Amino acid sequence: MTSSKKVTIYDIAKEAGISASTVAAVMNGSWRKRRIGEETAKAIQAIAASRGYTINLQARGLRHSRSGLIGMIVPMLDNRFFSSLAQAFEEKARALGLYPVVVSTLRDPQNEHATVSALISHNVEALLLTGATDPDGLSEICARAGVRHINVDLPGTKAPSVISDNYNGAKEVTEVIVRMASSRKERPSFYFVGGVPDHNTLRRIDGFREGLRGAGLPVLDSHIQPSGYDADLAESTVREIHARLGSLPDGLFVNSTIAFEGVVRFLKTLPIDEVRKCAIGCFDYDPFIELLHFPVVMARQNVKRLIDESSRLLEVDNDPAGQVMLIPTDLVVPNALVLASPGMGSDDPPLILAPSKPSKRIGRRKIA
Amino acid sequence: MTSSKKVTIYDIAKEAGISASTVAAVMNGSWRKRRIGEETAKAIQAIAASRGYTINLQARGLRHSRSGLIGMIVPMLDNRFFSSLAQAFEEKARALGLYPVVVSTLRDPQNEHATVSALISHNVEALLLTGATDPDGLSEICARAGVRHINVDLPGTKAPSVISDNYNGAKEVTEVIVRMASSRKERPSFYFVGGVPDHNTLRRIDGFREGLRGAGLPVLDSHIQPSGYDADLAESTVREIHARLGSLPDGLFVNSTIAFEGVVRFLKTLPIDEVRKCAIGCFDYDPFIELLHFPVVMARQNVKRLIDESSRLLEVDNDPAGQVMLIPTDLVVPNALVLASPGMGSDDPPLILAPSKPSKRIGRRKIA
DNA sequence: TTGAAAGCGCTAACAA
DNA sequence: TTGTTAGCGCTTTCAA
Repeated sequence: MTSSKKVTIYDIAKEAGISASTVAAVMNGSWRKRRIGEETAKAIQAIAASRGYTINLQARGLRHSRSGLIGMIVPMLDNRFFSSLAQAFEEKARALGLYPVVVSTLRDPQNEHATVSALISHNVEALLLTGATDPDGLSEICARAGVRHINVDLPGTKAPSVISDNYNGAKEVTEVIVRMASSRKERPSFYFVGGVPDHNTLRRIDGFREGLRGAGLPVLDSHIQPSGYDADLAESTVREIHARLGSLPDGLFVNSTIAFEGVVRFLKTLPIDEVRKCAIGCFDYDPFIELLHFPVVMARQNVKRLIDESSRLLEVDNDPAGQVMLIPTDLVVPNALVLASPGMGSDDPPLILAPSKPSKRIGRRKIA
Repeated sequence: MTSSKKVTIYDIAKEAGISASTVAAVMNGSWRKRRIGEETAKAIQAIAASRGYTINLQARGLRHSRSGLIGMIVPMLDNRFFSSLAQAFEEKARALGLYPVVVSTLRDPQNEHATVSALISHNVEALLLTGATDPDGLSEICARAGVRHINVDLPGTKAPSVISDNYNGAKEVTEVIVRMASSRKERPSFYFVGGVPDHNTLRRIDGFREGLRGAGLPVLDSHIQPSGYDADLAESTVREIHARLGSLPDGLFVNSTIAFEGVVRFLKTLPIDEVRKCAIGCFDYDPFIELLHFPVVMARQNVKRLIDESSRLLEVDNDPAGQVMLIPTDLVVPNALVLASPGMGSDDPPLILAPSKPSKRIGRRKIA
């Protein structure tokens, strides 16, 4: 509206016939304690409002050597888990009086480095490194710049890490699907599908194995197929398993909702009765998965606590680098199963599923 | 590692026994054309690397009066549509050589104002205002600061707007569900559920009405219930409709995936055969909705084009403010229906659904 | 109660 | 080929 150039304190000072430092004090709220006259302040505020003044935070940041920004990198934004993390991060940042900047890196190490450097160049005051493929490399960069940072979701060794308890989450899911399958068959066999063999997937595989072992079931390496975080790959993996066995396995552990999407695409091609004979679990949560026509047991990550603990660790100074904090997941068991217990799954669940009360969420144990 | 204080060009200049401006030229890549010696440059780069120098973009931005930032506000991040927009925006921003800053406002007008002001204070070079509740108020703020901006998803009158073609998207979905329902019943009756009566929902209602009218069906105001963007409300709305009618309506148009979640929760309490007698459509898309055990027709918003066109409009100068650009949606029709045509839905779809080829996506018409 | 002045780190003439 | 210098807009002593 006014000029295209931005209004500065000098413009206002000139118009008010007063010095720039006085204007500055009024504009940043420090004028009371600088004992600037009530009317002077009012006048300046009026001019500022009429000219549409906005403070230049780059200048202020330069002067202060602090930006008021807090950064977060995530592999991608268009993902239920990471976007929830981002949302929780934003709210936390604001509560801390900081301005959140969230950027995605597409799981590309180069991109991660460039993004972290860029964020540091913008003088962020702290950094959350989420799902980084090279957390320690990034820690290096941050350390040189003296920037506080926390690894989230995937751990590193050079900074504190806050991650989900993948092991126990996977174990719990496995235990439930084992019970489901065991009620149908003497020695059921299970498959693990999806994910890349990073830290999280490896821990989940460990949990899966332990869940089977605890039930006295054998664990076959050939049944563990981390075919990637990709729906198409998961789909063809399950299709192949089905082709090989001539039917679905007795139980299936799907590692991530994105892989689950592919799995469901294949399952839809099968008669519903066959699908319901397979006990299915999924690491991570999607509300629509609860609403499918067959029951799925899920381990839901606790996004809010991941962020809360990260922010807490940012505050404290004296954390031994490399500390890993595990946040328990919530076990989500479909109503159909809850209602059918005890003796879970002793019958095929009814085609008319349970009333629409929310699914049961169990498991709160803190393993830190 | 080194000191906690950040390394500046002066530190490097001192260590190299050379002037700061030379260091600056080397650090920002302009040294070739400033004809700085190859070995000088090499030496400086070596020192910079060893000391972990990172350029201070606040200082550079202050000097240039430009920040290299581009901002976007969204109602929330943890939403499939908005997070996809954010992801597409990021990629576009980088392609433009700008650094993306995405912030959520939780559909709160105050928050929107504060956030836009904050972004302007950080000297963003352009702004995408997504789903703003008060686009024109925000335009005002931007205009005063001389900041280019575009309304996305919800239109305003003081800046160009790029939004989905809600009217035609809704009309197309309605037409398909009308055909489905008409094959079962002479004069089917339809309900519209979910959303708040903002511009988008109103246009979708118009499209819904037109879809019915085109088939010679009556349009009853009492059948249109924009019960909010909330799963629980949508659930109880549909439950009430069901209770009142003693059955599901012949067709149901659900306005948003979040409302759809609530609707499915209720539908799960019904026998599958009853659900399959209801022709169901949904504005907007979720991959898991495609995978439910009953067919759903969806209008999928074209996130990429929304962003592409927004960025294009940011470039050009001479756009009459208030121009609204409509981006067509893609009609997503489940395979079960595609395979059953012609005479869509003439029989109840088979319980074993179609093979896992991706659903058909039709509708590309550009209505600008 | 207010003003003058130095400087945050970087850039870009202009000098040398 | 390199150095000097004057700011970008703001904050903050110190002086008036």
